[in-house]
Amino acid sequence: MFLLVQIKQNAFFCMMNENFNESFRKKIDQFLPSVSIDLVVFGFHENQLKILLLKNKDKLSWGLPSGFIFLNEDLEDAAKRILTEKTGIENIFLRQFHVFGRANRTRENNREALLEEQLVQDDTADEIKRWILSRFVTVGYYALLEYTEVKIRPDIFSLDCSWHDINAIPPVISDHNAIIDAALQTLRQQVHYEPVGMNLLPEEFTLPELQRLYETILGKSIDRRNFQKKMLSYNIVSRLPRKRTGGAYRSPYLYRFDEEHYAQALKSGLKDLW
Amino acid sequence: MFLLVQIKQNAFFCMMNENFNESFRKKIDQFLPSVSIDLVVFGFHENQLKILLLKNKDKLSWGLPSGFIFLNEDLEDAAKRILTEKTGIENIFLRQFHVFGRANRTRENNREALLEEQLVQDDTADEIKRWILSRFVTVGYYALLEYTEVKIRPDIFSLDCSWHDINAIPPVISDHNAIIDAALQTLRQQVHYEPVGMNLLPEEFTLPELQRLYETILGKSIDRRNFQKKMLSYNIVSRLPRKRTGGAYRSPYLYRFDEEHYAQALKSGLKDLW
DNA sequence: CCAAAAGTGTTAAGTGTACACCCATGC
DNA sequence: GCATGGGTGTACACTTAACACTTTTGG
Repeated sequence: MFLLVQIKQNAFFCMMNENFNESFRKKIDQFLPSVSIDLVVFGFHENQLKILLLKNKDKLSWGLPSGFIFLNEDLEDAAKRILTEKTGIENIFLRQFHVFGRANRTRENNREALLEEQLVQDDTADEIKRWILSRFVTVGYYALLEYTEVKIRPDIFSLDCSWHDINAIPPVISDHNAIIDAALQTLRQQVHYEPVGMNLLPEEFTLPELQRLYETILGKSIDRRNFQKKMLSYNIVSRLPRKRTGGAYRSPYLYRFDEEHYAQALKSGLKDLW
Repeated sequence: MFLLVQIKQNAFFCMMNENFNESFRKKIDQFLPSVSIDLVVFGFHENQLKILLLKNKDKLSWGLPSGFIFLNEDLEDAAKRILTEKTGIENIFLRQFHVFGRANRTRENNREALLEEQLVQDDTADEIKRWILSRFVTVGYYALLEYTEVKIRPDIFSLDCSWHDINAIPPVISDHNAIIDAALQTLRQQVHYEPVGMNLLPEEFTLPELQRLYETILGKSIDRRNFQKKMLSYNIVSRLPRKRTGGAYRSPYLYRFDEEHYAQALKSGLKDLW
């Protein structure tokens, strides 16, 4: 029911091959202790809002893409790096939305997966064990990206990576459900203040497509005529010479965002837009 | 020009007395590494929005109240504890608003003050030096509290603690200016969704007072008649039998918030209220 | 009794909302 | 040619925004 996409692996999951101990121990010293990053990556496809989840092929639970911060790396740069490693996309729209800092997050996050994988065995160095089992505060970032831009990568480490409809999230590890919920709530609140449309839709799109994006995010239906009237009144989209052809029925006009006007309008918010 | 209030010291500033090394070394092991908390404490007094700042009496730069997280302590609990330690107030309204994670925050935050204080000298244990000079990601919380409820405490460690008008913030250390700005911006955005009025005003207040609070936070003036009409239409305040007496001129009616209706109304937002 | 702030109601302009018809396209 | 979705305009209701006079109070 959901599309499977194999993508490039990141540093974290590189730990899953043989020279795990050595390569990871080297990394530990370069990572900022106690802090991790979790990413909620939104995409829009076939009128559905989706998020990216990862899991090992032989496991049941999925998890959010996540990773650690290098000692000399800005938090936001780390989030960007992790996302680029996983999706191959550069210049991603990213926003920090919350820090999850419950004291008993220890053992409850991605590291759980590692333990299940028996990657932390008796012969694992104490230093690594301590790292993996220590408490982590995780910073949640959400990302918006064009569904079609995700590059398909070879499946190096038997890792599944796939899009999941936000209305059909499978079982996920740890507190990732809460993180996903918080990201969604934030997205709903910020939809009038952030360039959501521009980042989730391809460069050229139709007004019905844009309307469905809003309807999906806000979870309500909008009158077609009123949507167009209001959206056009903001002067943030410009109609292109011609239409989207190929579909059935009457062909809709194509539009693209006028980045300057869009940015300007977002400053004061499009809040009267439902 | 601003009111000086001496308040209780917290764990962090306890480091400033003689047995600094011993007591602090003990604490280091109980703290979560790499993570700190900074608090932007808002109060409202004499029609001015103010924030709490601390500084040593013989220093020039002020700083936000801040502290660390115990290993077994939830992030939010730590923020509450730190604030209670500093103001003596319990049950404080607190909201996380942003994480500041630039890589070169090292040496740029409160620890700067310690260095200036020559508290980290050559004879200071390496362990402590490393801790103090290491990189910290700081989680920003803002708090709303009734100006009059801040208890005045004895000045144990020669520390100034005072309210500052947000339009006249003195020089502050490190990136605290950016943190204050971000808090203000967040407050402005959330004023329609959080019980700002109830937490910044005393239990009983007048509509002109409430209006001035909104005007101050939003930075714009509002028509008196329209404000009252709209505010009353929400049914979130109820008029008390009588008026605020003692001031000059006509006495305004007193009101108090109807907590139930207030909470209900905030869920959907008071966004039509300017 | 005067100055300053507080209380109140009405109206015009603008905006949201509801709604119906025609057009284009593929089958 | 027909079913389906896309494009457009208008009327009504409601909300916002502008505005002036009277009342209260302390000095």
